[in-house]
Amino acid sequence: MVKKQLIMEKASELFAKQGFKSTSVQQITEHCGMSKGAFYLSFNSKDELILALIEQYIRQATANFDYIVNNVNKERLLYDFYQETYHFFYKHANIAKIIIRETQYFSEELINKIRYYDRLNEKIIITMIERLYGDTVKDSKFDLLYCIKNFMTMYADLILFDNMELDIDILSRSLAEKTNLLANNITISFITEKQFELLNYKIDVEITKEEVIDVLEQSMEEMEESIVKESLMLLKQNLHEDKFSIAIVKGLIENIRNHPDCEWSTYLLRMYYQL
Amino acid sequence: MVKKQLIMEKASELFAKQGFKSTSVQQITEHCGMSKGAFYLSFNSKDELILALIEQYIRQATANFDYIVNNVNKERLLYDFYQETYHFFYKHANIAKIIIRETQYFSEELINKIRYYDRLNEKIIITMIERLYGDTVKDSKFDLLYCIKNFMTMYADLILFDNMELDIDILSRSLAEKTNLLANNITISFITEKQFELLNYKIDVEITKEEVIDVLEQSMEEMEESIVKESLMLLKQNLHEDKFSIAIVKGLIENIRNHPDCEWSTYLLRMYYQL
DNA sequence: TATAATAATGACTGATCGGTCAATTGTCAA
DNA sequence: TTGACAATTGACCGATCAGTCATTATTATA
Repeated sequence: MVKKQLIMEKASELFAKQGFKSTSVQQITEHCGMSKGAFYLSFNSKDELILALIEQYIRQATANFDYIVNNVNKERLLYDFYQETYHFFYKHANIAKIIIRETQYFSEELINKIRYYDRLNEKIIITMIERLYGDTVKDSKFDLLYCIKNFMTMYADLILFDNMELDIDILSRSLAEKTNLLANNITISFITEKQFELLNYKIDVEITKEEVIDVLEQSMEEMEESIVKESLMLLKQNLHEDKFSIAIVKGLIENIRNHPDCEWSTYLLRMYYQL
Repeated sequence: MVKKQLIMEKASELFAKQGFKSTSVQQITEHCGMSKGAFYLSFNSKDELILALIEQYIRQATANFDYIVNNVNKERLLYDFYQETYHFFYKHANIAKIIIRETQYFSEELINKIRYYDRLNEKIIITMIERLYGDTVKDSKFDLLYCIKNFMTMYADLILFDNMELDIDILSRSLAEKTNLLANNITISFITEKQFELLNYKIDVEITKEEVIDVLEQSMEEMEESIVKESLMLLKQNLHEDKFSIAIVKGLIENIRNHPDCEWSTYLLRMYYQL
């Protein structure tokens, strides 16, 4: 629905400027040129709107990072990873601002969602670390995870709140160098695996069949008939019946991979089938 | 005034738990066991309260860091610096939470105040970097600054929002190692001095005589007669007339240095007289 | 004890908010 | 052109909030 997208765009602008709590539904609808009532035809509440905004953002980021970590060759990997990070900040500055500064006012449900996605992201970063450095970072793996997560947000303030134009090429190269320096030389580890897993921080996230089916159905909604839609339907069918070979499944996933509404479906399917 | 401190304490608890916007003045006064009207005898508005809370926090942090950077020997410096950082988080977790997550809802005035203090802090960190590494980090100085600032908040979430008990000794040692590693090996610098100063980020902060006098007067308020109070009065007098030698001034500053209400005065005086 | 001065109270105001719903407008098939 | 249906509106509701101020309680003073 176009209406929904319009609201999400205008709302993210206002939220970023004034904060979630300080932006009224009235204001949002005024900026959209519609009445207040119309808002509640697209969303059941203000909370549902912020949830949709944030979920869209995090899902896309996660899917992008996962693709890079699993497909870019080792020499370019760190560079591409940081480049994607900061490009994403520029592209989605408004929503990034909200997530960074407003978690206080989110519902319990939304906070748990964010936590869930954060763990998926940590899993992806750990995969990257293992691909790049293997066993040599066995002890410092989780220290590195925290460093990388911090490098990712290190200059975010400059982009988001100072509107600085950063040279993302040099930035990515310098962060890649820093990461390599630390990975190859750390001797004192702070976060051990035990500690990491101990405190509710388990990195293993189960992806259930029902969850995947749910997201596939969401992707199919409002999509015109096409190869992509048919692939989605077949993939959904296979989750129910499991009749296709893994090669067919993989091919079907390739079909949907580049469709803008299928990023999250692609990611979940790849996780589910462990491709 | 005791009342004011009580309000600040209870309010910081509630703000940290529910957020600034979601905590009503009514709630605060209920937690203090007083009426709503009584609140407005201590503060003119809710904004004045948050300003007082944050200013107290940042001033104390800045004064502490400044002392460490200028007085601890080079071998222990980084370790002590990070230790102080994380001890401070534990001690003032409530206010730290507010500052990290709520800047959206602060007034323009308060945001500018925070920016001002942030620059003082950057100045202190740069001083530390120069003391530790001298000319060898000429080009990467500002990159290091950002790294250190990030190391300082790297594990803050674990303390503030996950209530984890961290081993600050190992933590400080591991962060000191990381800092040294980067300082001694960085070849690609991202933030140049030019760039740093270009964008309204001038690190030089003027401290005016009037500002110092103001803060001295604040420190004197509600202080019983004592050597400390007399020293404060003499220091204030000297700012007006400038009749004491620098040795006397330094001695007077030593007198007030350890009084809990004089941390900020001490810092400003030391900056003003360049001691 | 009487009186003045000060401290503390909480009902009240006006404004804003998220969300609802009866009324209005727009659409389109017959 | 009509009438049935769907989309859209905005006045309205109950709730909450920051801040005020006439009133009351407490303390100091004479």
